[in-house]
Amino acid sequence: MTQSETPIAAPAEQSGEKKLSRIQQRNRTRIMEAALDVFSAHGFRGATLDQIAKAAGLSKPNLLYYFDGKEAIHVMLLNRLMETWLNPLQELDPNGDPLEEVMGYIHRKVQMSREFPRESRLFANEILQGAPRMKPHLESGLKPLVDEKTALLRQWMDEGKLAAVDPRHLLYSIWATTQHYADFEVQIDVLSPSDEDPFEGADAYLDTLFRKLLTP
Amino acid sequence: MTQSETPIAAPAEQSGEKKLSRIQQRNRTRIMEAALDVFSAHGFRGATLDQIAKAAGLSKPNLLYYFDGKEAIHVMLLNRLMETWLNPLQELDPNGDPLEEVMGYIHRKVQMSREFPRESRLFANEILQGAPRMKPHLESGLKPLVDEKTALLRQWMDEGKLAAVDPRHLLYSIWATTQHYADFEVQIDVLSPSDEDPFEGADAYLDTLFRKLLTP
DNA sequence: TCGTCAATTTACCAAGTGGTAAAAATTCAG
DNA sequence: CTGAATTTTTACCACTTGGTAAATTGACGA
Repeated sequence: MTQSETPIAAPAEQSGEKKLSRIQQRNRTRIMEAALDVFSAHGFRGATLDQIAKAAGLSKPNLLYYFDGKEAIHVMLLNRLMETWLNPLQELDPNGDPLEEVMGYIHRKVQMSREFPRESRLFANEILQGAPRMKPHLESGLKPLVDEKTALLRQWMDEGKLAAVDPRHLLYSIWATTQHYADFEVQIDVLSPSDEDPFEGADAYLDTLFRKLLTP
Repeated sequence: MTQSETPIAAPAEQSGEKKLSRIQQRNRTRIMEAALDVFSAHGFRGATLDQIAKAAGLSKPNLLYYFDGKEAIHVMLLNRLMETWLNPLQELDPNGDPLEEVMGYIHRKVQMSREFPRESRLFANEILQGAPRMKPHLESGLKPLVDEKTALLRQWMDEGKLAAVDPRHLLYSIWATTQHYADFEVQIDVLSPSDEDPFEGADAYLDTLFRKLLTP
């Protein structure tokens, strides 16, 4: 039986998910890990199945036994990423203290850049090259959430709880400044004094920056 | 005579530069234009010589008559980019009004994102993927300039002309926020209301953001 | 107008790449 | 222990891609 005929194909987030054997679970995880490494470092076209297979400790045909192809691996990574990525924004609580909610969001984003730089770069690579495989996701996943949260921000501003600025550009600047530390890490490392952790400084600096902006 | 033996190879920025024939001038320019298009959209490995040749209106062998190879074209683009890119920061004038100098720098950067999005993305692609062909340039070109300008910023802060913040992170946040509009253009376009120009809003928003931060 | 050098085309490769078929090895329920 | 199903390997292949050799055409000054 060839893999193009097996019904195993569709994995995670399906209804039946527990059906994966121990060995399948292990190898799929390994592959996703390896693929994240390679894709985030070289982009989609820059990455090769051989690199991914090697990093996962499998042969290329074996790798293709688990996934339907290069594209399928990439798409699955992006799907998984989307959730992780939207999470911090979703947690913006309408009932919390406005300023502290936004500041909390910022700190969470800094932390994500520090803990998941590969994910950040995977995302950046995809967007930078026109989001050929992610545009639909942006429309259906990100857009509604951003619309919802910008409305919330605008409300807070109308109530005088936050200084009035364009909420969309506020979000853009939060994303830009926080993700910059992961996406442009090489540059940061060249420019930053080697005796200090850029993320420490980033957290403090961004706190000042956005607090000054948003304090009514 | 094959092109691997012709002495024509080494182009621009050499001592003898006027020696290029009209036809050479024209084709080299076309190639650089085409290469900028393709490299900025797909990254180094994602770009193909065929794409570049087609975009330049030349055959692939003909293209390789003008440049020594894919890498050579990319390197030349990066070299040319470096100057353009450092320019705005260099113009930060020690004798000008501190706050207005920094704000001017920010506006120049926004304008560059708007006018040269391809250059911004070319740079972002290179850095994102570990700057394999640009690390030396960062060390030798960007680093000294940044050291010089951060010293200037620190001096202004010590004199009470600017609010005291970490000057390095200040630069990072300026780069991040301004280049974001070019590098993440696809995302911005998905999220922004179609009836307004993101760059207009960006310019106004970033003015507020950094003015609030830096006003003593 | 002719000869020479510059520019371009045609016809190729060798290596790398995504992917497949089928045999071999391994796992595991009964 | 055994046979069926799963997993892995071996041996490929078609296509793309960066690059080259050599012949052909075009430009242009003497």
